[in-house]
Amino acid sequence: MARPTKQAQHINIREAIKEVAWQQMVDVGAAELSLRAIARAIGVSAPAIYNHYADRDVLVTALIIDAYTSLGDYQLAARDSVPQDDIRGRLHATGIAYRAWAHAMPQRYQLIFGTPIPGYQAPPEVLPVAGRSLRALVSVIDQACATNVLNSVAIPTVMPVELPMFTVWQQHTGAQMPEALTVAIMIWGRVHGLVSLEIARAIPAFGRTGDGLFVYEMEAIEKQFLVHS
Amino acid sequence: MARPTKQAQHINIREAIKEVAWQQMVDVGAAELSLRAIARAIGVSAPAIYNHYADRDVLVTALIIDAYTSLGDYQLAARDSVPQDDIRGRLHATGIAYRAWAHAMPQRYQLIFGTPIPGYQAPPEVLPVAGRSLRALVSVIDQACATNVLNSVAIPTVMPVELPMFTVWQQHTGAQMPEALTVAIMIWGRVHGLVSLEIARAIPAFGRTGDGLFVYEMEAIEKQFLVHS
DNA sequence: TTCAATAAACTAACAGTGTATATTTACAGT
DNA sequence: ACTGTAAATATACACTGTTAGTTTATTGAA
Repeated sequence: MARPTKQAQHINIREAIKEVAWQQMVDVGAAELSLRAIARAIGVSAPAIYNHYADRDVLVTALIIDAYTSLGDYQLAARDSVPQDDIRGRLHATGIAYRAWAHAMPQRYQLIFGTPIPGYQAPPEVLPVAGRSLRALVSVIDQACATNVLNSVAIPTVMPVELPMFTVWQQHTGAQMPEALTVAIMIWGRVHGLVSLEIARAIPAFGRTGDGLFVYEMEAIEKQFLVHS
Repeated sequence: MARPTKQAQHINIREAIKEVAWQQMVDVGAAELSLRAIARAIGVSAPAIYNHYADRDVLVTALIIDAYTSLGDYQLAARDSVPQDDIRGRLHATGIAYRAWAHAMPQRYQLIFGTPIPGYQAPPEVLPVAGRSLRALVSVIDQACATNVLNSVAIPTVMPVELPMFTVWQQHTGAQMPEALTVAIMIWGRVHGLVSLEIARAIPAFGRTGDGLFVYEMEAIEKQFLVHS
């Protein structure tokens, strides 16, 4: 038999493939992702995957897009759990959410920010959703800028050659002011640096609950970029 | 013939293997490193590699150790190019050197801080040399601490459970004061965060020469952690 | 000078990977 | 009822890391 009856098939195989892929990442790590193993787990031949994803990279891209979306949602929810006029609180919550998300699903984090897939190069279609994952942070900084509580003195401007890329980023992140995006990138770098070292288990845990260093960093960020009344 | 005459062999095959491996990383990226391709480039059968490295991971470990050593040397040299009493200058030079090294040899950087090798887990033997790569930064912070110009107010302490690991790190980095290591880790996180995003081409270049954001960050670091006279 | 031991190469093979090709078949629409 | 399409199939290819068994050049000792 070349094709089983419909009832034996998954309702939505595309989703099933991604689910199994995430499960595999949890089990054996993002680097060991294997099309054949996914097919085996679903109970289908390996080339059957190609009916739903053109090749491995397309599948990986779909996973990355999901991960970025999840990260973005997580941060937006965290931001909105704090009153709109509490800019400092919103900034803090967004940073904490970034770290919490990474610790809750390190495979997704590694998939986005590590380079676990040999030969994989992210295609341009992830750009919008990658930008969206910065929206929460950018919006807070933008609001700080608009209400005149942003300290971005002497912040550098983007290189002329990079201006097209920067403009695209501004659109996808929804940044009103260019310097808001620049500050967001700086904050992102700091948050990401610490979190990536934590995820890689390169640094020990600090404080009573393990997030001491990160909280210290968030407070330093707030002190540096928000004018304190 | 099962074994060629001695003159046809490399003088030091272990080194030749590593050289070819680095070349491959430059050519096709760290993720696509292949034992067979290395053997092919040297003009030798694939299993012959196993006479010199027990398996792929051992070779990768050797490469990582070399990379860490190179990174450590680079930063120590940068530190020593500035007079010993100029702590701020030494800190700045060390940070700039970290970034310069990463940009000069992104493959080495990716090998250490990315996770480009499927299934590879760094063995404990890289710990000393990884610690050594922090020595330059740690020594400057230590000196700042000793001369009472370090601002580490309210810096958190390591979790009790992590204290053994922290102590080992203190030894390998040569940290005199525990808080010096903690501050060094924080600074490392910030420098690493920005640099890793740059290397991944996740953020655009700023300023006239492309290092605007990084220089801005270094100055912020200096302002935060060094008491300004 | 002869001889055995060792180290380092070899070939062949195994299990795994992503992917291409050509084939078969269940289902939907006319 | 027939046909076109979509989705599965088996088979095959070129890779990968790794193991096993074999062969030989070189070295040190008798």
